Amino acid sequence: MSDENYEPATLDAKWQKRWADQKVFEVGPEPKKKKYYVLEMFPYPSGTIHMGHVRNYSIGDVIARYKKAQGYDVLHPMGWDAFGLPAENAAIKNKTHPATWTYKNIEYMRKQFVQMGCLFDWRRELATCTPEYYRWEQLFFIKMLEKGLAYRKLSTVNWCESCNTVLANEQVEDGKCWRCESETTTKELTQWFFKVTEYAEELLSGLEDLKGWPERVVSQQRHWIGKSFGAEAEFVVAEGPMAGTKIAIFTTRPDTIFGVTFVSLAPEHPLTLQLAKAGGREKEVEAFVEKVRKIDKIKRTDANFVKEGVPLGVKVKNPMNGEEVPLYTANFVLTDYGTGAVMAVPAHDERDHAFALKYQLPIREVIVPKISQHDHFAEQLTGDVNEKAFTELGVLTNSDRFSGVESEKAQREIAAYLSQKKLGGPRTQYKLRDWGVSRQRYWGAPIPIIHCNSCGAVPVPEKDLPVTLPEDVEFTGEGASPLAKSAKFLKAPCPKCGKEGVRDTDTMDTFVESSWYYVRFASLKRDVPFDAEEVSKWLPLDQYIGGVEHATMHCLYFRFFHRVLQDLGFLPKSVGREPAKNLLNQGIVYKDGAKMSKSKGNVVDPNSLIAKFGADTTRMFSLFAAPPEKTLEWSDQGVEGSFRFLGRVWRLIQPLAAELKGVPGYSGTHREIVTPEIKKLRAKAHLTIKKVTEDIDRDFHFNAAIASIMELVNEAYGVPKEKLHDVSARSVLRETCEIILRLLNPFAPHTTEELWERIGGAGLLVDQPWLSFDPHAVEAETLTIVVQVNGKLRANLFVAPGTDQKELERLASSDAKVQNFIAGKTVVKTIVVPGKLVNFVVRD
RNA sequence: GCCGAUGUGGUGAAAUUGGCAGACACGCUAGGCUUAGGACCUAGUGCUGAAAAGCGUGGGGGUUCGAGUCCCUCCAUCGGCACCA
Repeated sequence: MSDENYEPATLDAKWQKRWADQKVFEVGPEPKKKKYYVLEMFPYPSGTIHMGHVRNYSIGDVIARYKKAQGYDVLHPMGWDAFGLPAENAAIKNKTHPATWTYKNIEYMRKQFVQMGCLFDWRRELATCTPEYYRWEQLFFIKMLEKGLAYRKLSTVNWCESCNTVLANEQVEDGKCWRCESETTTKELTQWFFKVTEYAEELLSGLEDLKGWPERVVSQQRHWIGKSFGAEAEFVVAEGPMAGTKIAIFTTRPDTIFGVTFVSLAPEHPLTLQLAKAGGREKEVEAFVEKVRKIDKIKRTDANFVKEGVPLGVKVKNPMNGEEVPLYTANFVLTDYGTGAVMAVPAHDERDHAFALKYQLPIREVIVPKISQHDHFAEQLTGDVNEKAFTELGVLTNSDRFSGVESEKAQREIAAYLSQKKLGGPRTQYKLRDWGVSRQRYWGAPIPIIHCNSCGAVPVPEKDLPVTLPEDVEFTGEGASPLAKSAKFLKAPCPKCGKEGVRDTDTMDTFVESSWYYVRFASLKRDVPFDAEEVSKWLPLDQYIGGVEHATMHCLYFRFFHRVLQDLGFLPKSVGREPAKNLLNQGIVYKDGAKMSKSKGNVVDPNSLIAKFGADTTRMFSLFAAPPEKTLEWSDQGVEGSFRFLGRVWRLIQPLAAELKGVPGYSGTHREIVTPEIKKLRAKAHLTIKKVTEDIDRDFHFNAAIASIMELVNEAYGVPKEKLHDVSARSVLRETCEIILRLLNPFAPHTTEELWERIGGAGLLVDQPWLSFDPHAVEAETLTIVVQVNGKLRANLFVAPGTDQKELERLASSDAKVQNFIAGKTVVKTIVVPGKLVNFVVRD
């Protein structure tokens, strides 16, 4: 009879339908009980789900089901990060519209998530590519503009001359265009930026509160923000037509300022060309700047990039000693960091050292190692700065009245001096840069701006939102953004003066959409960005789950956006400054020692797994093979193992189902059970409740939790059939089966629902509360005491709980095995850990 | 180079606070059941050793009655960032 066999395919369909019909995971606008908001980072609708998705959403679904059982109102929504480059590439390739491709993928992937048994509140589903979503983003943009949090400036992009188009970093392969394979170059464009730097300090200090975030993510963000202390100093042009021009430099080592032998400007620095003209070196410098510009961004930031530069023919004055040093432009100086100009101290900086050697510039030692009197290796510490830069802190020398002062002190004093002389002063510097959000693409949220010849960049009025994407567009991959080719889209009257203007043809970075979707999910009202009441009930996220690759970019941007939304008044203050209390970064899925990826050809298709083994096996394997945060090594045999286990559960409970149907769970006291095997089974069952609950509560150690359920199942298999005849034995068996099913349900929901129904369980198992354990059942009747001699295990004692120390010592020392090791020796010390261990320390 | 993480059987991994290392599973071995089985059930399985016993958590050192766990040091692997002045 097929009804008796374990057939996952039929079960999957049956229960998925029941859950959907009963709207198991729909929660109202307000939680009635304590709330729990769990969210997996929403997927990009790339076509089909992969094993990384399976892992990510299995983890989330288990947490959602577990917390629901624990009595929370659980918000567990799902949506689609639907804008992005792949859709546009697919459109170019297949001559279709990105929307067609995207919506088709969403349809398919939604079905796949359902087939995995993942439960979401589908009423809250959203796709970021719909106007009803991105209209609010356009509103945020306008408000940010008003607050000065969005602004325009020149920025460099990758450019393909032959396609006449902008390229994303990922469209540049080895310095060549992905489509036509011609060499790429760079181009300066005016682009929109979000002022993340305004929040640098807060984003940094906020990290302190993220106790529930992995340490490595916190540390990566700290480095990304990159706060450093130093000084700004003004070097003034000494002579020529531009004499008196101030050049501000930033340095983290003001203590080395007396060692400056030249100053370098970034090639893109606004003064570079002007000063070169003044110095009569226009031609050389122009050629150099042009050369640097030709090299694409990726290559230029390569570590092995050769350090080069040219003199501008101008001298600048050191603010500390008035010394005149030559001014250079150098390719390793970055325009985006600090002031775009650096003072060069070859003796104490490796890059400057290399540069000085190449162009035969002087090297002047101004820092010597701090030598303590007891340091016999002092001579070895003092290297020759002509050979190698000495980059550590030390004591100043050749530094006028600062000679002999220690570096740290000198840094403060020199900065203070600069500040007093109004030639600079102490500065705090961040590596964090403002977020460039303009993308020269079609498939994104249009930037709601109209450019007018007389009024400039004018925001689209709120009542005219959304600015929707035009449909009459062809996708060729060449030329300007498709938005610029749509006449209907492009032309619009200026909202200020009414004259004909031109719309901004850029769209926003897709990271903008993913910076606020978690807020949108929390609001069922859709005619406002979000309903303050609803949102304040659900936020912040109790648990956020996603790949570690988002540790900096996404996880920083959404922390930024959360604050911005609050400061713009869209989000109530009551939800707190941080969007997510806890973050879980799940590990990558590996196969054959490499990350699963299409290009490596080592992918496993979840579809075929679900078809062959069912959703539960697929979920179980991805949760059992490794703890969530670790790399998951794929193993076909491991999948078989999970399937075998579920079959074992089936074969344990299914044959008993009819018999157990009318039987109540055990209700007597634990002590009353007379059959030792049955007593042991019940003890194990309750111990398992304890263990599984603790394992899940402790960083979601699902693998350990599943292992203990396996132990319980093994224990149940071991009970001899003939012991099950009396009434209380059957009640314990019933109770045990219920425990197995309830504990296993979050991991293998379909199989357990079916068995629950078959043993006559009431309602849906997913709606049943989590179990608490009977403390009497968990209490051990005999304790195992470890007996050690000199820390080595020699015997086990089995004693009643509460046996006193003296008695333990007596029993332990009289044990025959222990006697072998202590007889004829002196017991120096005896350590007794009550309930655990006795250790004899002996000497010959 | 910097930052972070991880090193435990043939394999994936367990081990809340320092207290029986290797739970659970895969694989392997043997047996049972079976016409057959890559199904299922049972038992065994860290290494050396006939045994007694000894050795075992990347290497070395330390603290401790006792260390996978704490401290120092070195090595390896992985991930992220990388001309940041």
